[in-house]
Amino acid sequence: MYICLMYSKEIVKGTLKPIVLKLLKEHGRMYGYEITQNVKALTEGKIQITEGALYPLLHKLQAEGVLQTESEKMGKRVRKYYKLSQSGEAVADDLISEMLDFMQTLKSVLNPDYGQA
Amino acid sequence: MYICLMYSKEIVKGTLKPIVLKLLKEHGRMYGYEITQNVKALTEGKIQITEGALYPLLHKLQAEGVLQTESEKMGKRVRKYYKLSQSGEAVADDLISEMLDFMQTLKSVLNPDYGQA
DNA sequence: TACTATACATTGATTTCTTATGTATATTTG
DNA sequence: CAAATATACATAAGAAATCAATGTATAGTA
Repeated sequence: MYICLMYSKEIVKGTLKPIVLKLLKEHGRMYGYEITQNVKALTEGKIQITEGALYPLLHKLQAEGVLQTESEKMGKRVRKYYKLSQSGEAVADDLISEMLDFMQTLKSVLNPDYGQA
Repeated sequence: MYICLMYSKEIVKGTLKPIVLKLLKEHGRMYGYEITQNVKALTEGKIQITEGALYPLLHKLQAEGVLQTESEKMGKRVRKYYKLSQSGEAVADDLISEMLDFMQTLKSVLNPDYGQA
């Protein structure tokens, strides 16, 4: 089995959105930093989300109406929670399903012997 | 199960390189158009490679020494075959392994119940 | 004759992400 | 207690991958 500490950027590219939507679907609501830490823990450090990728995505999804935000004061800091909107739930379900389906197809291309077992 | 005729671009993004290297590894040598048709057939039309994505990638991989080319005259046309170089074989093996490993990880994030079964 | 398939290629625009930077508070450690 | 690390937000310049459109040319089919 292939071993690596962290996947190369080119491999991870394009998967940030489904990952974020899945986490929000599971957790109800999360803040940015929490998302980065959660993905890192879930994947044993193999996937590490950078802030420069995450925040623009969260803002974009919010602008599109997929996500809603709630700001809460934690002491002197303001923490910004994100959660799926009602329409966002459907967007998340669709994207996650499509991604899982696609991975099955891709697996069958990259590994024909076991892909459709 | 999720059904679709063709995956959205954002889903397929980032997977072209491993797909192309895998096909070349399997077939020995292929020309551009052959690659597009092969992927389409293999995936029942769900993944369709565009020429604007494929040719720049092939040229880049050739420039990097991953691929070698052989041009052959077919009647009046010149057909350009691509195949893995010796060092390209290792590049292909590594990338394909990493991609398969990554997909296992991603699956476990998107579908925790069945991902590590 | 016109349309579709084969087969190469480029180019401008878009999207996504990286790397670097900036600000500020909170906690831990030497 | 000072320094370093962790928490937590954010932006901005640039790189990279890809798309959509376009271009050229031959071959086959309706």
